[in-house]
Amino acid sequence: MARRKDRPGPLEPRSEAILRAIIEEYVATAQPVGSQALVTRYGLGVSPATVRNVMAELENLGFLDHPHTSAGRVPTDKGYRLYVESITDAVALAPVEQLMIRHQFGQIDYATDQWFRLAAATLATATHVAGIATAAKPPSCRIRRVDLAPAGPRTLSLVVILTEGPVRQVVLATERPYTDEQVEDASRTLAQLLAGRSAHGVSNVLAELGAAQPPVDPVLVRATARVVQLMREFDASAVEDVFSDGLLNVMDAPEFARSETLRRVFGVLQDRAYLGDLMPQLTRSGKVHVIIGTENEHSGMHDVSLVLAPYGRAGRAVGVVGVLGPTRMAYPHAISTVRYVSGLMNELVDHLYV
Amino acid sequence: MARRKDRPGPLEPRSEAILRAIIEEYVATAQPVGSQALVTRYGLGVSPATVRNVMAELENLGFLDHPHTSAGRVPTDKGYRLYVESITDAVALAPVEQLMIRHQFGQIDYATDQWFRLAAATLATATHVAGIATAAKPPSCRIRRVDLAPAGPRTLSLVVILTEGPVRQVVLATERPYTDEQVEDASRTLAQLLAGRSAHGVSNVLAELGAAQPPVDPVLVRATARVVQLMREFDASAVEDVFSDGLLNVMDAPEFARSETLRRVFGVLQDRAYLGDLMPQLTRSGKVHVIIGTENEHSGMHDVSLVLAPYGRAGRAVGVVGVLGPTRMAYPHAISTVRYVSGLMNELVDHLYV
DNA sequence: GTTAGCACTCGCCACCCGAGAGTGCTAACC
DNA sequence: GGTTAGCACTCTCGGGTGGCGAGTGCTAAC
Repeated sequence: MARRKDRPGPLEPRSEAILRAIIEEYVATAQPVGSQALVTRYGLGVSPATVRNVMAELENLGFLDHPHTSAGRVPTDKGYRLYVESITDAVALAPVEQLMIRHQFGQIDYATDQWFRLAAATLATATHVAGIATAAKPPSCRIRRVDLAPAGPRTLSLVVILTEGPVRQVVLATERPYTDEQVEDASRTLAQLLAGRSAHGVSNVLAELGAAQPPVDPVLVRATARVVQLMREFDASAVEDVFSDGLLNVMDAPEFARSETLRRVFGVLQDRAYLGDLMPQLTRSGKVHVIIGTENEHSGMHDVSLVLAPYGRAGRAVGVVGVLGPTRMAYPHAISTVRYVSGLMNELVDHLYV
Repeated sequence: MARRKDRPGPLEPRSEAILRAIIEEYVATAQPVGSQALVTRYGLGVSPATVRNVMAELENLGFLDHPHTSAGRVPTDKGYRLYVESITDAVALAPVEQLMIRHQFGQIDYATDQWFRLAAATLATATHVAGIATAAKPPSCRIRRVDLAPAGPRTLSLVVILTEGPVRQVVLATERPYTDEQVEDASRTLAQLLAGRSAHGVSNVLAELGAAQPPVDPVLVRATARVVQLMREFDASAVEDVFSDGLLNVMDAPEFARSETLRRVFGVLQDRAYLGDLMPQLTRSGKVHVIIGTENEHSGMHDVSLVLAPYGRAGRAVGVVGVLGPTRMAYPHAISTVRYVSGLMNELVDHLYV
C-alpha cells in the first residue's frame, strides 16, 4: 500500500524491467520465480529485498500472482500482456533462422495445399510449439469449370473448379441409371450453364432450371443445387482448411501434463469457424496478434496463447499463420517467427495470385 | 516344471479360460491381475492356488509376465495373440451399435473425402481408441480431364481429374508470362493430348512433345511432365490419404502417460507408406487383421496394437479402415466394430465404383 | 528509498512403517 | 495325480514425519 500512486500510466522502468525478468525466467524454467534467483541471474543492481517490494507492488497491480505464501511469483495473463505490448514492434528474426526457414520454403513446386502444411510444420519446428496455417482463401470466386463424370451405377462425380484455384469434389446420387453418353451430355450442358458464374449467378440458374417448361433432366437440377450449396459454403467460411503441426510439442509442456485442456484445444482448432471468427480483426490491423490465455473468447483456450498473423492481399486471397503454445511461451521469438513466415506467405501469394 | 507336456498344440481348455479371464480383467482395469481377484470375479470353480499353478505354467509358455515378484500377472503380446486367435471368427457387433454406426453413415451426400473422415470418427467414438481410414484408391487410373488456368503473373493452376474420381491440383511456374488466351489454348491442347491416357500413355506423349520439331510451347512440356509425375506418384502409392480421429482417446490410456511413444506413433501414422506396406497382406486375406505390439514391423509401433480391415473390390478401389490403441485393448469389440465398418465401406464402394 | 536481518510459511523429499495383495512352495486331501 | 489349504516371503502403495531450502513479509537501520 505504501507507494501506490493510482496512476494508470506506464510502470516505472525498474518495475517493468523486473516484470520482464520474471517473465523470461519463468518462461525458461516453468518454476515460480523468487527474488533471490532474480538478482543473482539478472544482475539488476538492487537487493532481493527491493525486488520483493517491487514484486509485491506488481502483484497488487495484478501483473503477478503466487501459487502459495512461500512460493516465487508467476506472471498473470495481464502480466504477459504488458510484456508483449512492450516488444510487439521489435526485433527481426535472427538471420540464421531466417535462412533456415527460407530454405524450407525453397521448392515451391508443390501442390498448393502443401505450402500450408509446410508453413505449419516450419513454424512448429522453429518455435517448438504448435504451428497453424490456413490455406489462402479468395473472398469470392466464380466458376471456372464444372465436370460431371460417371462414378457408380447410380452415382456421379461432380468436380467444380473455381477461378482462384480451389477445387471441390462431391459425389452425387441419381434417381435412375445414366449411360456414359447421357452423363457426358449433362456435363457439357452444365458447363455451359454455369461457366463464369458467381454463387449468386448459379442460384439464378437453379431457379430457372426449376421453373423450365418442359422440365429439364432432374440430374441437371440436382447437380446445380449441389453447386449452389458448395458455393454458399465457400463464401460463408472465412478460412479454408486449417493445417496444424507439432501439437505434440505443446503436449510436452509441463502445464499440460495429461489434462483435459489439450483435448479441448485440439477440438477448437479442428473447427474452422474459430479461426474464421478471428480473421476480421487480424486482417484489419495486418499485424501480429497475440491472444493470451483468458483473453481468448473461447473458454476452451484459456490455458493457451496464440500468436497469429494474417497474410495475403485483402480482396484477393487471405489466410492466417501462427503458433499455439502454453501461455508460458517465448513470445519474442514466436512473434518474430510468425511475422517472418507471414511475410514469406505474402510473397507467395503475390507470386501466385495477381 | 510339474505338468510340462511340451506339446505345441492348443492349451487345455481350463488354461485358456484362465488366460482369457486374465486378459479381460487386465483390459478392464489396467492392473496386474492376481489369482484371488480372478476366482472371486470370474467364478472359475477352482481355488486361487490352482489358478496360480496354471498361471505359472502360462508364464513358462510365454503368455504371461509379471512386473515384479509379488505383483499379479500381465499378458504378453504372445498372450494377446492367442486370445485374439480364439475370437477372430466370432461375434457380430451388437445391434444397437450397428444401428448407431449406420445412423452416422446416414447421409452419404458428402464430399467423397468426408466419408473417410466419417469412418475414422465413427470408429474412434465406437471403440474409444483411435480410428483410422484411408480413402479408397483405384489400382490405376486414366486421365479424365486436364485443366490449366491462370493463377498469378507467372504461375498456372493445373488440375487433373482421374477417371475413378481422384482430383489433383498443383501450381506450375512458367518461365514467361502468358495471356489468358494463351493459357486457354494450352489448356485445350493439353486436354486433347492427354484425355483418356494412362500413366504410361502420358509418358509417351511427353517423349513425343520433347522431340517435336518445331518445338512445342515449353509450358505444354512442363505441364505434361508434371502430369506424368502426378500419375507416377498416384500409381506408386498403395493408399490415398490417411485420416485418423480420436488419437486423444489413446492418449488417455495410462500406458501413454506422457511418453515419447505417442509422438512416434503419430509420426508413423502420418506416413502413408506405413499403411501402404500393409495393404497387400490385408487385401489378400480380406479379413480383419490384428497386429499386436511387437508383431509390428515398425519399431515405433511396438507399444500399440492395430485392428485393420481392407474394404473395396480388388482391382477396382481399395482402402483400409481400422483402429489403433494400446496393446491393452478391448479386442473383441474392436474387431467386431472394424469388421462392421469395413462392411459398410464395402457397400459404399459397390454403390459408387462399379 | 533501499537494504540487512529475522521470524515464519510452506512445498518437497527422503525415510520409515504398516497394510495389503500376491506369490511360490509344501504338505495334506480327495 | 490333480487340487487345495496353509504359510512364509516379497514387494508396492499410502500415510505420516521431519529436515531442508526457497521464499516471503515486516521492521529497523542506513
